[in-house]
Formats: sequence, C-alpha cells, structure tokens
Amino acid sequence: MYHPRELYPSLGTGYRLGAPQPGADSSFPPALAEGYRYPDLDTPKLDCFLSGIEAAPRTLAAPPPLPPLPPTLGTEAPPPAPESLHPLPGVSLSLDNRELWKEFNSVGTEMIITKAGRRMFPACRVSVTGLDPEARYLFLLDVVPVDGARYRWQGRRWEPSGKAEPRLPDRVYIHPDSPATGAHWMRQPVSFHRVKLTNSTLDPHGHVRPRLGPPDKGWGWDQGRGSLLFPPFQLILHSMHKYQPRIHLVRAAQLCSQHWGGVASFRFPETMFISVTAYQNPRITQLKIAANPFAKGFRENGRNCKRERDARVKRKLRGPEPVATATYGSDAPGGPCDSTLGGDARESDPEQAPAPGEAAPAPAPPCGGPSAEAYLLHPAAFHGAPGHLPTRNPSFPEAPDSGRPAPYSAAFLELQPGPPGSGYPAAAPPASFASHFLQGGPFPLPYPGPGAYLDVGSKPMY
DNA sequence: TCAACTCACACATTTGAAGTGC
DNA sequence: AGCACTTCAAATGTGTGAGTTG
Repeated sequence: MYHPRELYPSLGTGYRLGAPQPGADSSFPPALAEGYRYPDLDTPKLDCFLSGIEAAPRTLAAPPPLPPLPPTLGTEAPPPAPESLHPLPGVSLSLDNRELWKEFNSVGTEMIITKAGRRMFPACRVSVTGLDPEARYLFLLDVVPVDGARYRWQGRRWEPSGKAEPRLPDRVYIHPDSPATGAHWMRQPVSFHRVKLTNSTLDPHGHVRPRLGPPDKGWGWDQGRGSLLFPPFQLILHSMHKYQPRIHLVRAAQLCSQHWGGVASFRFPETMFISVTAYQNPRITQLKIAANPFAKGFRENGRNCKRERDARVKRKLRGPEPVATATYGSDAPGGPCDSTLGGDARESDPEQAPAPGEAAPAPAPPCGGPSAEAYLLHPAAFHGAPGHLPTRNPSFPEAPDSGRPAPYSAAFLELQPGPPGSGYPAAAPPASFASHFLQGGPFPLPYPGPGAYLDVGSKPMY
C-alpha cells in the first residue's frame, strides 16, 4: 500500500496513521481495491491558488478511534454516534434530523437512485458548533461504500449477495454556501438536501440543469446573492449497495485555498443506506410517504393513495364519471397526514438564504475572480490533484451534452484510477484507511472502509 | 422465470415571473 | 420608481405500476 507520506511528501510528519480499529475489515474484495495514486504533486500549478492561505495551523489532538460500522441494516445496531476526526479542535457536528434518520435506520434505509438523479430523503442536515465565527469554512458531502458486498432483499431483510460492483468515480458535493464564515454555518442547520443520487454514468460531471430560470443562464456568479450559482450535484452509486454519507468541514478562506486550516470529517451511522432503483421494503415506502411532503399524494387521504388509484382505474373501466370525490376535501392542509411532517418534511432549506440583515458571504476574489468560481474552473488544483491528472475515466462515455461551458463541465471533481501505462497503478494498494476526507474527497485512497484512520491534521497540505 | 431496471403517470411542492396596490 | 404582497404557471420531486431487459 502507499503510505500517506509517499503520496503527499510535502505534508511532512503532520499526519500519522492510527492503529486499525477493532473490527476493521481489511479483506475487501479486489474489485473494491481499484485505487488511485497521484504522481508527485505539481505545486507550481497551484501557484494561482495561493491567495487564500489560512492562519497558522493548530496542533492536533489524536483523533478518537472510529467504531466499526454495524454489520447489516435492519439489525440491532450499536448506539449511533457521530464519528469524526478532529483536526479542527472543538468543532462538533450533530445530525439535526437524527430522529427521522433513526426511524428509517431502524427499518433499513433505502434510497432510490434514478438515471435523472433522485434526492436523498431524509436529507443530511447537521448543526455545527465550535467554529471560529470569523474564519471561513467549506462544507462537503460525499457517499462511500460501506463494504464490499452487493445486497439483495430477501423478503424480510437485506442480505449480502455477492461481490460489490467496481467502485464508481468519487464525487464530492460542495455545499452551495461554501465558503462561508463559521458564524454563518453555526447560525442555522446546514442542509444537503440538493444532492442527488444516480446510477447513470452518462453525465460524468454530476450536474443537472437548473431547476428554474432562463436555460441560457448557466452557472456562474450570482451578483445579487453574492454567491455562486451551484447546480444540484449527482453522486453516482451502484444499486443494491450499502453506502455511508460523510460530511467534511474544511477551514479555508476560499475554495481554491492552497493551505487549509484544518479538516474534520464526520459520519453518522444512522445515515447509512442501501441504494435501490425501486423500494424493496414496504415499511420504507410507508415511512417515505409519511414523512416526505412530495409524496403527500400517496397518503391515506391523498388523491393518489391506493384507494383512490384503484377507484380511478375502476372509473376508467366503467367510463367517464364526475371527477370530484369526497376524498378531495379531506386532503386539505392540516389534515392528519400533515402531522407526520417534521424535520425533512420542511425542506424549504432555510440555510440557503442568508438571515435578514446578514450579508451573504462576500466573495473572496482571488485568482482573478470568486474563489468558488476558481474552484469550478480548477477543481483538480483545489483538491491537490495535478492538472494533468485524468479527470474522466475513459470507460465512462462522454456525456451527450459535453459541449457545455467550462464552469459547467469542470464543476465536479472526479478522481479516476489511472489508465494502464499512465504512471498511476490501476490496482490500488490494499486499503487500511478509515473513511476520511482524503479518501472520498480530494484524494480518494483505495477504499474508505472501516480501518485505521489518517490524521491529516491542520498542516498545510502542500 | 425472475430480479432488477426504466418509464410514463398523477399529484404535491417549490419557486420565479407577472400582476397589483400603495 | 420602488417596494411588498399575491397570484399564477411551470419546473421539479414523489411513489406507483406496467413494461422491458438480461
């Protein structure tokens, strides 16, 4: 395997490998060991991103050991506790809609993935404390496989059913408010509800068109809001695989900052889920319908509930009849079904809009423009990958609309295993790292399974 | 044959644009 | 002219179930 010092020589001794955790599984199937290696970092390429250097790094405490993940969904899991690495001392994250997640997790959370991309429900929504109110931070989210197995619904429970598919390109969702001050992040919960899950590799950049607005608007800088027009992101997953969302908090003045002031990664065991193209567990379907406002029509009183749908089919067969039914009136807001709304059921996303009186994070203009924009143009540099590193796996076909403007096409970080002969070994070293930002994020080390941890610390990364 | 997947559908929600009044 | 508020329409988010694929 590759030691981090080998991968990032300029890190010096600012990091260390922790001892493997109890229960860590190092026997990942070879399919998951598809890995990545970066050649020597081409630091001169990063010179244009130097303007956001943070204050002196802090000394880090040893991160706590990460407990092993529960073996399977739907079984008795250990008391869920957020797991984190703490290169940002004092920073803590709590899952804001934890009760909802726990409810789903007790059944075995399933997330629909579609070609067009499906939102997560529940969404990851967290509250953060302990940030420096003045410093700027980035919030990132990614989703990593939990183990090396493919799963199958056996009528009552999920059971492993063979080897997992080869891992897909790592993608990292950047919260659209990033970068923002600690005060901003701590003011209200941070929601990642815009992230989408897909099983399609045809759009290698993870974008979907903007929901509203002129089609030619594209992505760019929103002068009115003073923030970046971020598209929703799509994370590529395999169906019937178990995944774990992770949230990363990076102290950096801007997206293209070369020196990060520290990194903290968090994962909440109760947010683990199995990706599916159609719900397998009827209890999950019931929970989703009960909790998701978009599925209101499928509730007992909804016009799209089974009773109503069956009635419509009968009416169709019998011929045209008056459409109105007594049920319609009972679907008024405030009915019994609305009582199930809570947490994610109100997805109006309060964190998207700055609080009254608060100016939106001022765009730091390095590199000749807003830093986030610079990131979109040079994601590889932001993530430390040399510019010549391939950003797209040749095995993934070109998107039909790949002629989109550069910011659009470059806005997603993808890190691929190197092609044969490229200098990047196709086969990765055996994994012994735990989930960490450097794995699923900028430097996707082989497999983010529950192993030892990599303590990156707050040293400058280059 | 069967499991997994895709797609069209109806309905609910969200959100920007347009309209209105002050 | 500018602002706040309301209304409207279109886009988007849902689960369902039939059809398709391998």
